[in-house]
Amino acid sequence: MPWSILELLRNDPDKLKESIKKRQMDTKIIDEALELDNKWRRILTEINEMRHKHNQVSSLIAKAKNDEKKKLLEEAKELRNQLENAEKELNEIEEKRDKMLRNLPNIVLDDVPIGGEEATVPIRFWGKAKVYKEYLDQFKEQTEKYGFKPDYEIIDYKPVGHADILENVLKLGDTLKAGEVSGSRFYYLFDDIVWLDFALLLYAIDKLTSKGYTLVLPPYMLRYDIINSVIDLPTFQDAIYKIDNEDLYMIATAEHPIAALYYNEEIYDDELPKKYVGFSPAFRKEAGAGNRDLKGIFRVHQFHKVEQFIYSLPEDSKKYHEELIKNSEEIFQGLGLPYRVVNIAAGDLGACAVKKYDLEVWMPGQGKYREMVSGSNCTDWQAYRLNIRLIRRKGMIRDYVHTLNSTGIASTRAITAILENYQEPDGSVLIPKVLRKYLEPFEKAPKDIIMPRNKRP
RNA sequence: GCCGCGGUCGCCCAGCCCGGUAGGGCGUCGGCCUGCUAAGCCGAUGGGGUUAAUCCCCGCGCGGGUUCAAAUCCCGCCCGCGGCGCCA
Repeated sequence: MPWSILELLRNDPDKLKESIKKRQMDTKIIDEALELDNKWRRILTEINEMRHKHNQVSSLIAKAKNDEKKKLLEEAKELRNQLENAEKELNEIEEKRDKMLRNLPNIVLDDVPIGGEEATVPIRFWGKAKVYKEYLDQFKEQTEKYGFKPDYEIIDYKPVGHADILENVLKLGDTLKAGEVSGSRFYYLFDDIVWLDFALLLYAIDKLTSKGYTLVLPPYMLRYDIINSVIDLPTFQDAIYKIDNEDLYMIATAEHPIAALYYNEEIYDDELPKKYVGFSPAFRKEAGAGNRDLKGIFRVHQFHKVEQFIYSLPEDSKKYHEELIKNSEEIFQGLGLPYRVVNIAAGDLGACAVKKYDLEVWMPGQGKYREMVSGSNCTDWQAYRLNIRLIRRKGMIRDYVHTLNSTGIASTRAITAILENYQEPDGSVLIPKVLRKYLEPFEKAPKDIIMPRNKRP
């Protein structure tokens, strides 16, 4: 059964190298990988011959008698001794080889921009951005520079940043107390903001389930072998919390447990695609983030997330990657938040992805587009590691499925976007109309507007 | 957490006590046959290496051990079922 990366490594290593170069990684890992794989194959062949001999002798022993038996026993023992050493070597190389294979990043699709973070390009814009007059230049830097002319309106007051409005104007969040009891990047949220959190999640769940996605509430912790199969090492180190004294790790998104839903299983081609919308909390260490976004709830250790996930036929994964980002866009269009979609540059791609779209919402308080959604096509990278096979009925051909994911809503981030985009000059915050349906049933939930502390009864 | 039973090819099960090439049924795929029905017959249906054909190795929840040889015996772990305890 072919894993695309191994196949490329053996048949067209130069192509694999090109891909590695695009990721701004050293191509010598390919040479090393190739050498290791060749060595493994060579030794395996030798050992198989020795095993064969040993098996032959061994099977004769059962029928042999007396002297003949004694002789064969000696012979078998001798072969066994030789094998022991050879197998030791094989095991070492095999372990190295498997580790090496698992560390290889996915290839990069041709339409991914080449370069580092700066090479990431917007591919489309939507909505009318509210641009504070002094941010006009930087708005143009993020739009017209790339040849786009999205709609905008100039506002002449400076919107309060999401952190300030949450904590000081609305007074509906407390990151100081949370910092005291849990540490930085934790938060308490109260009343209207909590309702908003739930409404956003329900809205995304409603939208995606009506498109036929299966709703799933997955486990929030996974074993090491599983979570390690779904993410790359840097992600693991930067994001994942471990439960002490247990082989359990907190998920950073529902993508992880949903990808594991078919761990070690076979899926027939006529069952695909399988589409899921998962809800879960997301736990993230943010170890690599340094001091970035320390204020407020933009970058936190814990938030709620609705996630889209698709298992698809290999030939369909590109199509479904587009579908996923379109779904995310529909969600943000419904919320009336102006955004752009960017095609992430190769140097910034995670090892699992062949291509990644981010959806970034314009933040009037910061004068920047900020990431709200991230959607990756992982092709067979996760499926190979999780051993999720595809069986094509015609001819009973075996292959690996492709997996794809994209954010639906990440609660805290969407809240920051609403706080800045729906802010009125008096500090109140309007609620996107599309959420009303999910607030209506609750007596105490806000319906149209969240009032600042000093105007609340 | 404790006691008992169990985990074998996509699914169900045999083999385990008594160590010697992993078998049946169902499903699926392909072929054959038949003027007849969800029929019958034959074959294929885990992973890997290798060749001109082929052949070989590995695989019985996971990891060790004993042995020339382990699904089978021994040890540890994981999961499931039943019972007891505890508890939202």
